Amino acid sequence: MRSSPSTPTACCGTIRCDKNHGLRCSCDGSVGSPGVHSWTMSSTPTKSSLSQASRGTIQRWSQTLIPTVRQAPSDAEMPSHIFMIRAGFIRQVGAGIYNYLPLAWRSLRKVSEIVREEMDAAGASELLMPAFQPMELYAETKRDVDYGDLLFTLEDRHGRKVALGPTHEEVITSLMCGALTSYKQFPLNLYQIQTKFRDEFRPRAGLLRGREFIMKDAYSFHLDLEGEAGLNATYDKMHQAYTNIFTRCGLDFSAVEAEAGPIGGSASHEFMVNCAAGEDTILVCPESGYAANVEKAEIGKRAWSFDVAPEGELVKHHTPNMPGIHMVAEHLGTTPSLMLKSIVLQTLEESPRWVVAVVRGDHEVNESKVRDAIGFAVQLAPEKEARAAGFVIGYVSPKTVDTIEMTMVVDPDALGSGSWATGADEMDHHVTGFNWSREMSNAIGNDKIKIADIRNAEAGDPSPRADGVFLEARKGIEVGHIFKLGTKYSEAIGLSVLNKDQKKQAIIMGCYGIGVSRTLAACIEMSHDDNGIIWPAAIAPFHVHIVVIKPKEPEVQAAVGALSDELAEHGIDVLIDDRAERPGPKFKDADLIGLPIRLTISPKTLEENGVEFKLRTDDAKGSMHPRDTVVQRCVEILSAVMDSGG
RNA sequence: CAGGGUGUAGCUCAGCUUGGUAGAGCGUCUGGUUUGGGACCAGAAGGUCGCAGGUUCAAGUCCUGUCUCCCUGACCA
Repeated sequence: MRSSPSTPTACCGTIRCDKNHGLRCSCDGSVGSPGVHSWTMSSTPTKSSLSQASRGTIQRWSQTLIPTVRQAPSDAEMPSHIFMIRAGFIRQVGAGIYNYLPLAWRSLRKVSEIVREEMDAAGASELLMPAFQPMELYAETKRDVDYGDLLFTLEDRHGRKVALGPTHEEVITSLMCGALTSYKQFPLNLYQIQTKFRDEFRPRAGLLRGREFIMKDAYSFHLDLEGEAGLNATYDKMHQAYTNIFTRCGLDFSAVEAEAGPIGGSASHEFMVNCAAGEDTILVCPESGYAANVEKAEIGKRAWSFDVAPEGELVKHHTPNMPGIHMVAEHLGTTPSLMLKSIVLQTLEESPRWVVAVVRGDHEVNESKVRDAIGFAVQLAPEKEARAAGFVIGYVSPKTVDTIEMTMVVDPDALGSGSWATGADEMDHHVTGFNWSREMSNAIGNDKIKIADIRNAEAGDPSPRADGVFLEARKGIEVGHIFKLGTKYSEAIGLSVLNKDQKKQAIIMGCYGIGVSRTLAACIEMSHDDNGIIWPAAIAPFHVHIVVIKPKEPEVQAAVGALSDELAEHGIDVLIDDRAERPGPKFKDADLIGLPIRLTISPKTLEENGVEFKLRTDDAKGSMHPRDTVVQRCVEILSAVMDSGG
């Protein structure tokens, strides 16, 4: 079993000390003496950490904090939020701020450990940077503006402005300015697992979007894109490491192509946990395996032509006070999919130029795709300026290309009909019967219109990677994101070294994030039933849940002690429910917490020399299993699911 | 940030319209009876009604302000 590489010493089942401190419980180590643990410095050291390295943890319910509740606070709506509170994993402190109680912390540590092992194996080194970051660092990269209110800021007693780190590109880049001195040091990949702070507009859904959350972030440094030491090689390694991490965590996930977002950079992938309740939409090609998020997804080749026969005259209609395309469509007796939407954009230049993007009424313009199509970054034009230039905002039609100096880009799907409804370039008026070849002959003849994929992809669009196959939509929760940053930060902060040719060269960077606490929540969203959580073994807080019926009976205590010891010897983490509760609540709580294996011991099972065995995934009530082989059974099952990444 | 909602016991909520002794269920504690899927009986503890002003003889209830938390949107690990 690959779990628990450094489990703390357990004596009587209570874990209170780290193995290296030489602390031992002064009780006799027998299991039948609950409540008499006292901790003292021992004159004889504990067994070496080596010999105990693979021993599992034994934890008694009565000696930890697992405040399960029957009714979750009305605040909680998402299953992960509800169950984490009901099962005693977390408690809320403020909006987007939570206590991680012992069960949650154990799971978080297990995720972190998997992350560490895979990152280390991929050649990265762990470090820890401060959460406090001087604001000046952000001024250099202008992210104080880009991040804006998302940045938690505070002022110290001297009036110095400080930010609580939402990520650490600035800090690590400036660190490297003083530490990276030679081209011989590349490549370098550094990571940390740390609490991050983002003043989210709207924190929600428990750990899914907190204002304070645990994140693994890694940053790599290179002189080249290609080659063994290049960014691309490390990026691929990280892609593989992430695949390993989420597989080992037992998650059902997809790696999808993504937009780089405000962090900047050239290429990026998101790792999404697949689940219907996810807030992100991804599009997948069932044939080729292509997957991308909505912002990024390409659309396959679509046939188009300006020459579609007109169906009637161009007619002007009075359409006052109709906000939204749906109302206009209704008034004109048509549907948004038979209308043209002309969005006025401008290039992000010192003296911006006009760009008009035309899509079908039911489609959404994608600014990144417009950028790719025309070669310049664009943004939605400020309404005032657009009006001043002659655009009748709300009633813009493609005909504006004849009267205003601009670049016009049209999506192929906006050409599929011979008769469109669109704006009349006149306040409070629309037209019907708009025909491209008839109305736009001047512009078409002068080659003033560009045709390109400029809209968000949707389910049902042709796949960009397989002919005749259509994209399907899936929902997911983003748990990881990797970026090729390029030189954005190194140039802004002035990170460079002399290369072999003694020339100053900016450093190429990559960055790689995993939402550790979000992963926990996403896992529960993905894997639960009406009764509670269903943990994958690898990140369950414990592997085995022992329900003790009549825990005061000496024979029962002895049997539980022996069984849990034996399980721990095999590296299995055990939670013993030794509360003086009736069986009902114990079984309910076991389902709620959702450990992979439940073992029940009672005077009855002892009589039969057995243990009741039940997997969390079993619907039945569990069945009797011979005592002498039950440990082996647990080992086999846990090994099997953890090796297969489940 | 915009729109909507909320705040009374650890949790879920009633009480507010029409001002007059602070309520219920669950949970907790004590004693007893129970003991394989959230038991039963008897008893007990627990709330400056988010906060600050105001109106009133009297405010959980009416008025003003303020804060909190939640939901819907754009952003993101």
